[in-house]
Amino acid sequence: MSEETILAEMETLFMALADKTRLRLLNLMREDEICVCFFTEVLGESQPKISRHLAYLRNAGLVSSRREGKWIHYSIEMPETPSIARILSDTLEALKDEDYMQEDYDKLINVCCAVAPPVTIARAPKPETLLEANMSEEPGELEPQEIETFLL
Amino acid sequence: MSEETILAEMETLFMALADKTRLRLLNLMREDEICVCFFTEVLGESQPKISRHLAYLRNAGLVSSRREGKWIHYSIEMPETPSIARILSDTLEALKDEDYMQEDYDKLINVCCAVAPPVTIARAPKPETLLEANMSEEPGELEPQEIETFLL
DNA sequence: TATTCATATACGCCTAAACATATATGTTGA
DNA sequence: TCAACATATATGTTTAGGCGTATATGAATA
Repeated sequence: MSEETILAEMETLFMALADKTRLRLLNLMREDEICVCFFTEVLGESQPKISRHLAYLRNAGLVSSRREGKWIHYSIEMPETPSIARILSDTLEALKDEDYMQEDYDKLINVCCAVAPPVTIARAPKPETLLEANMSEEPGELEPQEIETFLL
Repeated sequence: MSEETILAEMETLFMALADKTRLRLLNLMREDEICVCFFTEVLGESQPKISRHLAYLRNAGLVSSRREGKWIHYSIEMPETPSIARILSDTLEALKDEDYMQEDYDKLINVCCAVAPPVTIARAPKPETLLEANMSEEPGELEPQEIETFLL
């Protein structure tokens, strides 16, 4: 696994980080594992696109996935090499400080904790840390077409 | 200049870092500005290849160049955005700790401070900090065909 | 001014990877 | 067992970017 040189490891890391969509995905995973359906909902991108980028991150060893019934959760896998891990941590920190990334994260919280979430994620397993931290937040907007979803 | 979002800035940074040759170039520049001919000599890569990668780094805003007669020096340009600068600094630190990168750097010192340097860099302006720090090092090997060069 | 030297750029080729669209896989529930 | 659902993968197209080779540029020197 760690048979490769740090140079090659860094190249792999940076290739994985060199894409806006993947940076946004990592930003959403920064605190907890996240179910795929949340990614598509929050980023507003097509499901295959999200899935491909997640596969890329997995191949690069930056995330791992866990199946839970129909759903698959992705979470960040910290590199074992300390200097590499440091770069990734700093990257996540940098993302955290960016407005645009905070918007994504807020949307995740909103969608996740909404009383009447969008159909796509109505029954999806929600990230625990987010729920615990944001139970008191104002609920997501309750659109008419979502009510029937809510009733299920 | 800084009109772009940090997300775009990070993507640019990571694309620039996602190449072994460019990482090696940055590693050589970590302490001081370096003349192009040293890069080709130390890395053992073709001149156009080195030049193209340096141009890539320049376009990405990671390095700047300074002309001195026939020679052109490149040096690292630290990003103004602190979080981005941090990532770059950590990357340079990580490279510093890697054996393979130290070999490169040692070769730079050797070539730079050799009594009879290779023809290609015989009259090239040398990085001052390296000279000052390594004047007492053992000189580079003195190959027969290099002697005439030395005499010029 | 012509030549040499250091460096940059142009060109053609090839591969990685991005995208949208379509389809396959694996799980659940009827 | 079949349908619906969540996710992954295949396919075809397009583009960025890597490489080697050839050539252009710009400064120094003869």
